[in-house]
Amino acid sequence: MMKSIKNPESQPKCNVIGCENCGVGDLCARYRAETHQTDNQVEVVLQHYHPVTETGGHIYWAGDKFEQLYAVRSGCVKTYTVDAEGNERIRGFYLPGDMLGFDALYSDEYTSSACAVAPTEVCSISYAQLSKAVASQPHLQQRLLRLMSKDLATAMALAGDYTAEQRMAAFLLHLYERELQGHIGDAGHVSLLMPRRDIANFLRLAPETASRVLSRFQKQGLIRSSQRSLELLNLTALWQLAQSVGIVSEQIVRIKAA
Amino acid sequence: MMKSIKNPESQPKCNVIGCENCGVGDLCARYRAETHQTDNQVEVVLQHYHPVTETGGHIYWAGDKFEQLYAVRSGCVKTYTVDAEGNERIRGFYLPGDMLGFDALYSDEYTSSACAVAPTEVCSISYAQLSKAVASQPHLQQRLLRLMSKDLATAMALAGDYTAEQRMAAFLLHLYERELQGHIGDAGHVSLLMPRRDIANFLRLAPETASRVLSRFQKQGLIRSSQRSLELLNLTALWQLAQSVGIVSEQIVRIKAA
DNA sequence: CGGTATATTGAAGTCGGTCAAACCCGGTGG
DNA sequence: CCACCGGGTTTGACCGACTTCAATATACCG
Repeated sequence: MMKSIKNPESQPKCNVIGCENCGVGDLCARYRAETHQTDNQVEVVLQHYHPVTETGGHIYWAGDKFEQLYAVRSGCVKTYTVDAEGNERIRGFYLPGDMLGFDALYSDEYTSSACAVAPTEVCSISYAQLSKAVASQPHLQQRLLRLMSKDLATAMALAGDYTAEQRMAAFLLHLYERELQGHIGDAGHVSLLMPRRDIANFLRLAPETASRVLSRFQKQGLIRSSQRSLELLNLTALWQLAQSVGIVSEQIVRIKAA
Repeated sequence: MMKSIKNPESQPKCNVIGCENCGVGDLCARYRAETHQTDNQVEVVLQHYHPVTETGGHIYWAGDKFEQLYAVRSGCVKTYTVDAEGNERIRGFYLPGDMLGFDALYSDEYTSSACAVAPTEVCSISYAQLSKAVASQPHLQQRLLRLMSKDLATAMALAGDYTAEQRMAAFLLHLYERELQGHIGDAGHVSLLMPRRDIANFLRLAPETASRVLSRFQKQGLIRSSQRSLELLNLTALWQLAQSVGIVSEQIVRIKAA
């Protein structure tokens, strides 16, 4: 089922993150070696290896035994569940620098499936090793909790009953914010690696509605969109829409200069 | 701010849980003493003491420093946040035997406020003590994670875009399931300690819609409702509605006999 | 080039929200 | 004991946002 390709060079890398910007770079064996960090303050647990997964390939499936957490290095991963009626529900999108797999912490098996929506590279962390590291480095636990809380916060935010416009604006700005943080993509520009259908599903909208909202934004001069890449022309207006959803900081409107 | 009354006897206790049914009974100093559990396998961290909070009184406020987790002993607590526009959003209801306060784990302060929707008793757990216990008893961590995951699961489930009927059915059955688990309330019967307005808010519905749905259920013979207490007449039909929301097990329809 | 999947646009329908009025029930005071 | 409040709740009528269905347009890929 898992479409893994051993040779990373055979796949395009549209948005590789540098290890120095990775959220768990300091846990990464290779990166620490490269930068000559030989202190033993934190046990080294991350496997800096990049199995490449092509679009539609799975990192893990719901129900798989939980053994690894993953850090995205390039591309984009979606996690999703399938309900009793067979409807897919997208739980989240993960960009370079993000970690995924936390949902499995509770139950020893993944509760959602993870699937690449674009050619994607991931690094892996053995949870067994990480657990040991946590035992000896209690502050790591707080860090893991904080990473988890990101997922929780976006899930909670999205659970609110906001209009299609509010949710879309929040989604775009949130994506923008994260792409900037990972130093991928330029100011005022967002790459939509996932298809519209997936965006819509994530935002609990019909694909048509998502499309309509984007058209409306464009007509109002808030964005200029062309397929998988769009420009944010009026950050202030977008932020005013997204504001009450509560996942984007006001800072985002001022990054124009950066 | 906190309306605490020192004398428990002055307040009604409509749905007290027995310590033997409490989710953290084995962490409770007094219960362990009563049952002569003198082994030191788990450090004793729960303060078996019952500050009583009357309807509308707060256990904690969003932004308060995180020092305690709480276990509900009787009554019912809601947690909620207030968004930028001043709208209240109810995050969850906690019944006897449930624990609350986990949202603060991430950030050292509570991210939501907790408020009694009925006369309520809570026991408290010092998080500092609990942390120590976790360090020496790693399996406790897994247990805490599992407790947290309950909140997560219901939040996630509710985030889906289900119809008003599906959500209400899931809510009623979920409540029913939890009341049975805590051995409070009878088979086929659910106590709604919270006002309709709060139920509606939690389910992301207008109060009017919530009311209409219940009326419809009654007209269809699924329930008989009178104020704060209602009977579930057709568990099968309710479950079929709730099914795809995914927070109630199919078992619930068979407990009729119990 | 065609052929397929994805995106967009339009028209009609539906669910839930909003506004307004009636109702019910516990509490108060005559 | 009963009249009178006042909140929460219920019910009805209307409206608007999103969905659904259908058609068209556009991109992608051999």
